[in-house]
Amino acid sequence: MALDLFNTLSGRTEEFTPADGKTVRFYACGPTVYDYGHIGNFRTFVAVDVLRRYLRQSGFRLMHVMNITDVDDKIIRNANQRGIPIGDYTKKFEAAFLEDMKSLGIEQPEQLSRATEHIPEMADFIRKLAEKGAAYQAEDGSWYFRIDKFPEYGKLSKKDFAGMNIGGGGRMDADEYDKDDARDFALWKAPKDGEASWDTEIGPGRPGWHIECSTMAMKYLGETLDLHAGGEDLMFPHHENEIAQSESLTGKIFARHWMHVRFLLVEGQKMSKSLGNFYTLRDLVLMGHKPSSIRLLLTSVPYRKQLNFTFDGLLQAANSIERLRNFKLRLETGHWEEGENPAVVQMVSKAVSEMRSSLDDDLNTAQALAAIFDLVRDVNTAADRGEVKKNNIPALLDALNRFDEIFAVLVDEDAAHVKSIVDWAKAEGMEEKISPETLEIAKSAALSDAQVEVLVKEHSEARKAKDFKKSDAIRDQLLAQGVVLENTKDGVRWKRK
RNA sequence: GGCGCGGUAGCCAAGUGGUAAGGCAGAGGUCUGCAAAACCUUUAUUCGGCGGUUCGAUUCCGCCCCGCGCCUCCA
Repeated sequence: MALDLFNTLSGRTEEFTPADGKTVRFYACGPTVYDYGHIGNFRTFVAVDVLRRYLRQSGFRLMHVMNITDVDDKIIRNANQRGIPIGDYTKKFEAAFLEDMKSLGIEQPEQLSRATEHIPEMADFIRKLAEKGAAYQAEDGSWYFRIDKFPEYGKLSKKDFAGMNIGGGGRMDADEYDKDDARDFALWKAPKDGEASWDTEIGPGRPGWHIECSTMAMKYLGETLDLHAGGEDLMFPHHENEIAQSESLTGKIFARHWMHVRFLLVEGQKMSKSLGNFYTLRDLVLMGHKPSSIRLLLTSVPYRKQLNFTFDGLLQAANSIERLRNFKLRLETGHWEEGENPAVVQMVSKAVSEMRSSLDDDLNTAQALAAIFDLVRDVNTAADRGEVKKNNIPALLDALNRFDEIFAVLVDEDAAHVKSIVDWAKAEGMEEKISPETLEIAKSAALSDAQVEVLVKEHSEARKAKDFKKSDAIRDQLLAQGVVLENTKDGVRWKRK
């Protein structure tokens, strides 16, 4: 079995393997750190996270590079408004972004690379392009890429530019009036008053948008990447331009495989500030939603399908996670008879192989999820009949672990993450935005697992001694701190609210 | 206008030329010192509409209706 992935470049689903058979060298377009990340951003990053997690589970090593775009028009504008250097401005949002990634269980790539830390490399890249005749400098000092020199332009987004007069309608940027061809794009922007600028071998100024990705991707991954990923909007012009400049420079294929994640809808409509359905991760957490619910909702629809992100869906995801976590708790805390039931062994291997074959099919996360829920139901039924035995448990937990290596929602770290967002909101003077539900979730962050375990043990002992007054008191005390204690026929167990 | 995607039960959704996964909600039941919870069962004669191909279509083709995306440095 192998991973079949849709490749935007070929327009087909193809078996994906790294060129060297061992290490997947890939690049994913990261955030422009001018504001807090919104759920649309995170759909893409979660999708890439699922890919990287699955590749690793499939035995590959990973070399994953993600850029942090820390210089662009919006950043310059916003930093200027505040009268601070762009570095001071972006630092805050970069940190917030990385924290949000952690909340959502998105692993950090092996290499994060900031645009502003690769200025000389970019200048060098542009100089070499100029030497090959693929770049030229305009009168104001800006550099442009000469599309004319790259006949394959449009091969990724399947656009045919022959005879087209792009920008002929008069929509050309005012400050790009001296391009030779309307399709040519900026590699380097000449300095302007009040804008960050660097002195380089090709003159002063700042990088255009596309050059950073080509430069940094090649620096860390070599001239040909195994895969390049990003949101669907980046296909054109961003990725098309990356291909043009990179392949013009090296004469080699820039990326063998391209993956694009589809945009999501919010309550059935495109997310936009004007529609009032624009949400950052932090907005949702402050409204009382757990990061794990958000992650599950984001992964529950395959990455190439439009995902309708709704509040009802968020509730549904939260309940689904409850079911999965309860199942795991049942396995961990239940009393099981000695022995091993081959029927259960069978269920486990079926679930794991179905999960994997679903993911092999262009990362069909919806189907993979179904395989796990089938296991949950079948094993619960068997357990109710006393047909799950002690020696079945390790394999069951291992299967759940395999599942969670990809989906990352079973280990409950919501309280701590929500707590830190609550703290952030307070520090930003946004107390009134914190919902009571959010505070409820954050509460239990004050108690460590070990602290809870001690109280749970006391409760159980009191209960065994039929000292219900004491046991109930402990249960109430825990509840007040955001921990739910339950006595079931399989034993006592607890979880965070 | 060009290119592309989708319309499946109350909601979210997978899928296939051979008769509809999974989740949530709802309904019924089991268990329980109390509390809470958990678990099980059940829920589409039907896959936007109309034609066509076929022994057979939700799945293929045509037309229509509806929603959405890209073509503007928005993931």
